[in-house]
Amino acid sequence: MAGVDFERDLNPEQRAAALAPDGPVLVIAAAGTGKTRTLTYRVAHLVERGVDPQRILLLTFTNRAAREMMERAAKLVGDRVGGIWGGTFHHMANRMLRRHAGRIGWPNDYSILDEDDARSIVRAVVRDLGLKDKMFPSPDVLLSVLGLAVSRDVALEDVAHARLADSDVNPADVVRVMSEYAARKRALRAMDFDDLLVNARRLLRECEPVLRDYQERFLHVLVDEYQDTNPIQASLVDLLAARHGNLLVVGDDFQSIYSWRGADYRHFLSFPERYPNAHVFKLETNYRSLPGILNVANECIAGNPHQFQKTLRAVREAPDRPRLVDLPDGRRQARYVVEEIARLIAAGASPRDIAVLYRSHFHALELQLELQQRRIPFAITSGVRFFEQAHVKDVCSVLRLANTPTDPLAFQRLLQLLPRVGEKGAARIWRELGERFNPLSAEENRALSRRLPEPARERWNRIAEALSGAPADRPGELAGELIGRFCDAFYREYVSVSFEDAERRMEDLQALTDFTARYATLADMLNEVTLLTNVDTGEVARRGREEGDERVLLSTVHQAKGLEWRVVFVLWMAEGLFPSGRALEEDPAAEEERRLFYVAVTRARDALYLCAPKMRMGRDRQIKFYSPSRFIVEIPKNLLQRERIGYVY
DNA sequence: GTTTCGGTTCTTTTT
DNA sequence: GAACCGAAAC
Repeated sequence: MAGVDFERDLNPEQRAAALAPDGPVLVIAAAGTGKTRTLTYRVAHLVERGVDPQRILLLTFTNRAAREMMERAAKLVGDRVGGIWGGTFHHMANRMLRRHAGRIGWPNDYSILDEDDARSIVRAVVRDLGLKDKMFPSPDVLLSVLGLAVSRDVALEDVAHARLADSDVNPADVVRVMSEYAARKRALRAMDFDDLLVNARRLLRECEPVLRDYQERFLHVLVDEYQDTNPIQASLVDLLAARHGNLLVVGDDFQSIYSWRGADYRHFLSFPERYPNAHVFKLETNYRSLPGILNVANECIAGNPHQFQKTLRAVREAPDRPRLVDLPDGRRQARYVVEEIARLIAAGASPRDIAVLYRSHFHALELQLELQQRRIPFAITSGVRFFEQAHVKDVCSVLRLANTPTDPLAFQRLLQLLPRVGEKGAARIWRELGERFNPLSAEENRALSRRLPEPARERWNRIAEALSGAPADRPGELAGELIGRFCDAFYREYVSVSFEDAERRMEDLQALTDFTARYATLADMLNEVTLLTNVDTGEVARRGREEGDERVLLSTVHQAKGLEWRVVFVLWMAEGLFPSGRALEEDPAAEEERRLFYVAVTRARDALYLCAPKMRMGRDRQIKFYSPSRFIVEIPKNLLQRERIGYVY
């Protein structure tokens, strides 16, 4: 091995952090200062020093971030890094629980509920407990109350009380719903996202030998985006690092944007108090953005007190200032952005160098239409995750059932695709079959067929026949085969009569088939599918792959975290939209929204456009007027280049 | 009693 | 565009 050249590849700030001595380390890394690079070199340094990669734990915000870091580290020190445990907190928790769930009284083959599943279960609980009422909180609200209680580590009653104070909802009813929800999850052998974290922590707390094992194993624990960890995640980290004490956390309190999910950047701020012997490093030299952009970033975040003071120092030079674009409405905004993108592309820019960011998914609707019309290729990190789309879940339920014949949710979902079979019927048949069903068994298929209503029977027989021919002896091909057979026998037809955009959905299923080929077995794939984000699955979700990577990206600011582009547009810089009106109710000073804006601004390398339309057609075709976002009003005028578009009538 | 269908309502951020 | 509700259809 040639050895890694830390002198050449890192600046002094980065080098100090990457080569930090053992023990607790806090790296305060402002946006664009080479945080990922530093973390990657830290990993390389550890491996080069002889640390067995299997004894390194690397926790990141998306699975893709972990993979990228490991790939880059592999270039430096070779393939050994493949042994590192890397991924999200949920990913790690899942990995531990698949092994040891038995220790806390759970089966190892539990399934993972996505948000949609969780919502339906809660809805059913509310109905069955007779609490259904216009004035009773919706499943969404109930789940967010529960989620906040769990992730902030406080009693459900207290959160329910605080959150529902101005309604006459009895917090005790909320507690009843939630304990019934927990009971049903148990019966379904299913955990939701929070359960993964909670149960992993329970495992470590209650199971001394397991805890000791992992503590011994993880010689080094590295955590990225530490400012967005919630109390459970922080305590998991503390537990795992307690034995060796080699805990390195990296983050930026300015970029903390997940408090609504229980994250608390004060964990980050208080790290030196909790680990008094911690070494603290600051990265402030920004390599990413032109100074005009950084001025705007520094200026906007100055509105937030109580944070580690950092000022981004630019190394790049250029006279250009970010543009503030005044527009009359959303249509003109869409047209302006598309024209500007077309101009950039004509001038030689690649579409993949361009991103359009916004606060909420629906802010991008008009732009999507306009891009389509102008035939500019774009990808969108839509609100619905790839693996949460109805058609993908339908097909995955076949795979799940083939893998785990005791999976009640998969069975009931699959059955409800058949005519004249609904919620009740599916549940009844599941009970009658003894709460298990293997779609690959001819005998069990006959038993099922007998219980189906007439119109469903014929279709099921076709499905059963197709599935039974799948090559059970070649696990690598099984998933792809099952998908193909299921589509041919039934699902293609179902999609074409059920969905308007049938063609697009079938393309997704092709992408799903390709995706399964990455995994050695069905079980391996199903194991992590629910935990993959859209950022993780970017390659899967990409539709009509003929244009390859040459696409403009449309994304929420949240999903753009950690990424960067040459040119960034930010849409709807209007009071009530960005900052969002809902967020302002909770936090009138808009501190978190301001950090979100800071994240948006610092994604841009060369050019930044802030678009501020004046009005919007709301519901019921009423025109609503908006004043410009406080975030742009606060910026000194001379830092922006102002443009007015579309006022010449 | 269940399932299906059609009309109406409302859009924050995500593992 | 999907989630919810009430009414019609099985």
